[in-house]
Amino acid sequence: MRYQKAHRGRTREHIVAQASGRFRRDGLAAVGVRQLMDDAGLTHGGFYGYFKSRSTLAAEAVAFALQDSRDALELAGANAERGCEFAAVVDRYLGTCHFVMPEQGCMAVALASEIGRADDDTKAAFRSGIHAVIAVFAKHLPGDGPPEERFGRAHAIYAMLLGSLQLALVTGDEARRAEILGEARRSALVLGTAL
Amino acid sequence: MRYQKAHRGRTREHIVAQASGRFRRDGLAAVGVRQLMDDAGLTHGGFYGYFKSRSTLAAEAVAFALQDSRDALELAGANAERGCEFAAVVDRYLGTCHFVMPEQGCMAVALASEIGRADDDTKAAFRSGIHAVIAVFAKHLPGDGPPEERFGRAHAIYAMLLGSLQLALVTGDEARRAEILGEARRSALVLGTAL
DNA sequence: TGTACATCAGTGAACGCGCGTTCACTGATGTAC
DNA sequence: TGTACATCAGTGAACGCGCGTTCACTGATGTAC
Repeated sequence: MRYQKAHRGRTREHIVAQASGRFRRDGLAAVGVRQLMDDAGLTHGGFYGYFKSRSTLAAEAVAFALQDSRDALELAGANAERGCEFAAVVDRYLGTCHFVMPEQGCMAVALASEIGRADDDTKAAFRSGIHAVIAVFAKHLPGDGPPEERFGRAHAIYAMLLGSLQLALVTGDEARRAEILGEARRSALVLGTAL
Repeated sequence: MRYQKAHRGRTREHIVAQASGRFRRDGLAAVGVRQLMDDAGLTHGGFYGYFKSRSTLAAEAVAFALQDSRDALELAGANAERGCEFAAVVDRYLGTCHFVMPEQGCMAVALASEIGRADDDTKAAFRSGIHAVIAVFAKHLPGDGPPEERFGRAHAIYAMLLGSLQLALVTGDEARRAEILGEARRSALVLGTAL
């Protein structure tokens, strides 16, 4: 072994991590292989030594980003005071600064409408990633209905936060954004407790 | 006048209408000028006789599509039985077949995440179009709070329907889609009456 | 009514450019002696 | 410890292609006589 055993693996993961940020910032369609490799500090030619195609990386980057979001929400729920877990998860989600650092925001906010037109692998990665994200909301939902019912309600709440963030992103006005997110938070709590 | 006075105007509107469908089907970034003109039954060269640039058309197509959605929702509200207006608007929105005919669906569902990265004119067209759409929801919202409060709540409800449709679009499974839309409907009514 | 003409909506070749992908290569690295 | 070597992570030129845009043109049309 000329290079340390982990070298290739680390480089690959680095490319995926950087790509997950770049895709969140600029969208799936608008980013080229050259840019992606540039972000990772490499040249474009090496790309196909790591990935079968551009869309293979896209699928992995989507999975990576959603795993990241899930972990952050899980942590927020675990660190919250007893009884405030659900609100803490909602606040963590809405508090992630999608406006100034979209590359650290939620992949779904950045790509939801594009994913529906992506290839099957990317769609599958998105579906399973988003399922895990919504499961965190469901887990902390107050009330004692059956799990399916809780997941369904969590799904609607998550959809609302997602849609609100997307609509807020289109607005340049800071105050208007705060209003949108405030109403999203209030409505999430209404839906969470009206189960 | 060699051509009838209205000829140019009608052709232009036809291009915009076709484009609004194509963008909803394939996204903003993925459609080229050749495709857009082909859809209108013309060749690409004529494009710049009608529009300053591709993105000028994009902005107009966004405005056109949202106006269309607004009119459809307005109609659904007007035709509903007394007391059922809000539910009728929600059902009209969720009932538009985004799955088999995305080109007739809501522009926001198809493009929400892409719009945030579009140029200012397109964003502005989207903002004002979506404001008019949400206003229809707000108008029919039960309860008697002040207008701002009703608009805020309508915004959250609309965001939920939007997000739910986007998430449903990623799922290939028909039954799962029905579940998602069912829960979205239920949650919309909860939010509508809990004002 | 028939013909010559001016208009201009629409055509399609061409431009420079960046895309995804391939491939022959380079040169830093760890190994063997 | 020093040198010659094999490996392979990473490089960058090149490919065919479709993009947005420009522009010289064509030919169907309504008008003028």
